[in-house]
Amino acid sequence: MLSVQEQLKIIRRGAAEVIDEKELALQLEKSIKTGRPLRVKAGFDPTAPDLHLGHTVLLQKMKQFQDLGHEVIFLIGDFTGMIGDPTGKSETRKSLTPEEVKINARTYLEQVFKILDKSKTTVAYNSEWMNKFSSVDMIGLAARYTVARMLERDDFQKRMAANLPVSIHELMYPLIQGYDSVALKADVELGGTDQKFNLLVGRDMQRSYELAPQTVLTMPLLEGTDGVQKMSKSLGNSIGVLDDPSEMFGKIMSISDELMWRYFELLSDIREEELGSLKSQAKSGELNPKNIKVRLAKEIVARYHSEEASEHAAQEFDNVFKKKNVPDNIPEAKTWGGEARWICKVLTEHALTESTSAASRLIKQGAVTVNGQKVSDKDHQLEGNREHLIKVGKKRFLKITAN
RNA sequence: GGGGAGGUUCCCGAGUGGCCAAAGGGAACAGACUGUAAAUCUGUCGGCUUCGCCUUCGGAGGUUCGAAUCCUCCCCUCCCCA
Repeated sequence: MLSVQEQLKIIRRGAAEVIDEKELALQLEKSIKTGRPLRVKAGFDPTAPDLHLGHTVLLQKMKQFQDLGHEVIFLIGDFTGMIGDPTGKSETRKSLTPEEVKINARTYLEQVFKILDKSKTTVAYNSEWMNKFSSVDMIGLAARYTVARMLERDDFQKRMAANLPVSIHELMYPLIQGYDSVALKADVELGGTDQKFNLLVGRDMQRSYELAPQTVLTMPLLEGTDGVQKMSKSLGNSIGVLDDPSEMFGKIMSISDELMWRYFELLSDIREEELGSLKSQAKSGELNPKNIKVRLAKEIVARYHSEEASEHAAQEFDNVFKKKNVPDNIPEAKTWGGEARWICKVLTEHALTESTSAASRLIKQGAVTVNGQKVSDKDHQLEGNREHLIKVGKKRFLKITAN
């Protein structure tokens, strides 16, 4: 086992905040002395069935704890998921049904073990203890915190200031999350910076139940591809761990030059000195930012797929967007028969466009080509029983095969 | 329980009888440019074989030649008072 200082260095890396670092050092010291690993908890709402790079920031930190020999508890908030975490939301979340929660949790776990070591991970569900909670228990829990303290919370403040609704059940969320730490006797809890309030309630709850308060470690939130809001599937700015290599590569290439550095810091394994040198080379114009971004994209794609897949995605990207060629794998459809058909209808049927109206607009904008020829007439007819290679915009393709 | 404000197209948000498929911004998409699906500029942004027609402004009715706009009831949210 590594020394306290060595462990602290690893734990601190990339973290936004550690509350409290001195306590953590004492915990580590005790752990080394007794040989008992720390119980490290991180909770996840089973709301997003698809894991994205934003989640991996936290998961990688959990992996580091595992590698240090500590016990990592992956807590699935199947009970709290039915409430919906009010964190960072400007409106009440809609509650999930038990069935939805169950399906989401399963897909979640499958993906998590791409990062975490399955054999070293304890998986827990908070319904295990929460379903046994009686109404009396619940009231007892609620009695341990005050309305004023709960309303200090930024999200609630903002919503109330904006005259938006805050439901009473949302006030229960932090209490229950805090109680999870009591039930699990957590020594450390990890979460995003947006979780700080909830994590701190955990400390209060543990004290209230006469347990030693957990150490709280927060990780920065990764911005989505828009560079503004945090990565989230529902905002449509996420890069999924399960995205196929080309898509993942392309999405990373689409982030702004500025955001690229943030991704390097939070996602890449690059050494700090090297990152510094890349930055200065970009600034001096020695290196083209595009090529630096390619490097980032390659690294990340390789992590979730393979070196070969990553290399191939990079080539494909150049091929399609630089040389404007057709990618390798494009959707194919069979021709429909002999008669000629209206192109807008065909595009819509094959989901290249949302509607015939949209299709005819795109044609007007010069975005549609058939066999390399730009289509300029929105009433254009496609001949039947012939092969057509249709391109809409830069990235939508369809090959219609002849019989 | 009493009083007041509000619910508009993916989101925010104008619009208070026809000039409204509905301003403006954001997102998205397209074109140009480029170093990329960065940045920037320009354009598009309900549907329909489409110079016309159809469906939208919380829900259901009603008034009117004509309603997002007026009336009635209902649902939902917020604020103040109790």
